[in-house]
Amino acid sequence: MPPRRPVQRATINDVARVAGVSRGTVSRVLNGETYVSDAARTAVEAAVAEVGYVRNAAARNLVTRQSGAIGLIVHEPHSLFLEDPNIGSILLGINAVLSEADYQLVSLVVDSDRDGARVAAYLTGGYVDGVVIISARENDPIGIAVARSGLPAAFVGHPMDIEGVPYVGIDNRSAARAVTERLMATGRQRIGMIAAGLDRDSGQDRLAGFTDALGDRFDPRLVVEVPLFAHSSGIAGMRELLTHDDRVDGVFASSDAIAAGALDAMRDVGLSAPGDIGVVGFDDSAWARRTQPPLSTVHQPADLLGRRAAELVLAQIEGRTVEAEGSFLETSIVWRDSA
Amino acid sequence: MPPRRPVQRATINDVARVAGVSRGTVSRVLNGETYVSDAARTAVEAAVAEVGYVRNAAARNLVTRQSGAIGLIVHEPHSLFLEDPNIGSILLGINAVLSEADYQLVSLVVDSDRDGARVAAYLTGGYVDGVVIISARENDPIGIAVARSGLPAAFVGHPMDIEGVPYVGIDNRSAARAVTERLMATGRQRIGMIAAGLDRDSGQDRLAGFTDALGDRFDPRLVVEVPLFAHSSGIAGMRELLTHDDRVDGVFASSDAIAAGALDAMRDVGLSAPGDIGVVGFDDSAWARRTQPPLSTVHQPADLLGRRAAELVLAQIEGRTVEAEGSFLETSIVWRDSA
DNA sequence: CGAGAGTCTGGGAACGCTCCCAGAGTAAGC
DNA sequence: GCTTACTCTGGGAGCGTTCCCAGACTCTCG
Repeated sequence: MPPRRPVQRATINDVARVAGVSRGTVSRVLNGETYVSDAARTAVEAAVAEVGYVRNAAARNLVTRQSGAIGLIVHEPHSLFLEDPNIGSILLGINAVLSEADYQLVSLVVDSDRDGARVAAYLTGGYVDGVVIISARENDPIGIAVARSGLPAAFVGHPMDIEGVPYVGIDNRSAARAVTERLMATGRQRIGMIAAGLDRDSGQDRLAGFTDALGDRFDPRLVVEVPLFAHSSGIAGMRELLTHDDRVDGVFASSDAIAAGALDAMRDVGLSAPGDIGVVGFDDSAWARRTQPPLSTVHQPADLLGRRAAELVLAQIEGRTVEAEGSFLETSIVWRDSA
Repeated sequence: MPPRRPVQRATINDVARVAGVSRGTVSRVLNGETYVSDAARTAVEAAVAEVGYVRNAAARNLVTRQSGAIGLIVHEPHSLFLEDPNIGSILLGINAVLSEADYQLVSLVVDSDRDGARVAAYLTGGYVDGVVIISARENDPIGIAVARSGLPAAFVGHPMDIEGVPYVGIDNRSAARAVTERLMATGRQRIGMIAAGLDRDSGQDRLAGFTDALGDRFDPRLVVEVPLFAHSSGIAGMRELLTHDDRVDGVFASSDAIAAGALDAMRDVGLSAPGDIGVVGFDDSAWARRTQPPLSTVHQPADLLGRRAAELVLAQIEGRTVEAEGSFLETSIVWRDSA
């Protein structure tokens, strides 16, 4: 079949000619300004419909210096993007707020350095009026580029090496401490952790909270570091933990997916939760309700995280002062059956 | 903290002044044209670095009538977007091809009618040079708007009511028939189906393939229709199926998530697969490997679907003729333990 | 009736870029 | 030497909008 090519579009001048008014009047109607007679308005609206006029975004953006779009940077390796349950909820939260304010959300997935340069150019090139960045890690070149650009921005989570950009997050450290303490309260003696994402704040803080809770009972040999917040990492992590110490009776996993993997690895060697080992996760994602037994975990308001981040960006665009640089939303522990 | 506002950006004229050349020469350097002296090129590059110049996208798009971006329409209700394992893979496939060709992918999530109008305006407003649409259903206003616009486009899947736009898909009908036949070959006598997505081609075709395979053994009472390709739908669907006929010994689910839900519903009433009931799914998603027992299912090349769709769009932009309107990629059956 | 305020319109200028033409300079070939 | 071809540069025109100013018209009120 022949290639599809966009048809020649009508311009504001075409509309003006058909409506029998001037370019200025058409523009006023299009932008809903006052001081337009009913007759002119009606004529313009009819002409717009007749010629199938759609405003040219580039021309408009050029003069208004706005694009009406907000970017969302998702900077994750493939597998994580597919597995992370929070990303979808955050995205929907952002979308809800922006939709309300008549902004368009454009998500930019970065999964290689090559993409990084392209995305940075996209951001500073005026395609977007602001940006939300999720899951930035240390030394993230895009995060740094955005921070420098002065572009209205907000982080979900708090990259430790970037200042001057507002963020929303959860208090990972307190939440991790609380969930570990409840694990201790159930009488567990040898509690291990399968820790992921140590290249970013969330991962580090969860480990720190775990360490806090155990105090002098903390044994670094019972912390297994895994690369991803993923099911496969959970399987590998649990196996490794059991080889280090087969008397482990409690495990805090950095995410529900990891916890689910840990549960599967346990089943393979004839162990079960909560009888042999108490297992807790983090996220309260869809995983948590589907494991056998269902996971005790930390609930985080992912949707709200997205909403708040979007609001922070809009506030900046509108020139409003943002109260504080960072804020943390409440988490809660969901106690199910796995511990 | 005070709002972040983009700093006043340098223009091509600033660069020209600093480099001591004309606007035209700067433009030539920026666009990598020939006929530029080494001296001029060096001076311009130095000036670009000095003033921190970034090309203004709007101005460029206005004159070139191109944006260098391709849109991806994801038109799904919330829950589906989060659960559908294929969307992520398709997205990554598209991104890989576009990244190679130096195009930027912008994903537009549509989850309400309000969004629909905004997205349609975005698409025809010149923000994107082409668009990939996944999961369009019947009477999808965005699909129709795109088809009309003449914008280079491609569908993943084949909306039945839209013509003239190329698409890539899989042969859902044949795959469904094949997987049902193998279910029959294992000796199952009363085979039911939990069918989702009957408002789109994929869902309809899977049901048709199921019907094909059973021939005159087809019993409409053993088909349960559920709203979503989701785990929760699987639970509800299986319960309903068992109330219709408790001697069912085989089930074809429209997706792995549904199959996983069905398995969970079976366990609740003391039934297991493959002993009591053979269960097969569709997608070969991450679900399939994590259920107990692992799912027999249809593997579909989601990543490749994305790549092909992206290639179709690029071909149109470059004015190349697209061989055929539609093409179908190969699927394969993965035989695991659930049937 | 005239002044002033309010309503409505047309069109010039500008946004920042690319395209393209005209022209200057240089090298090669007869 | 002159022609021809090639290399390189400057700057005018134009992309499709919005912004804004000047002016025409209408109404109200003293």
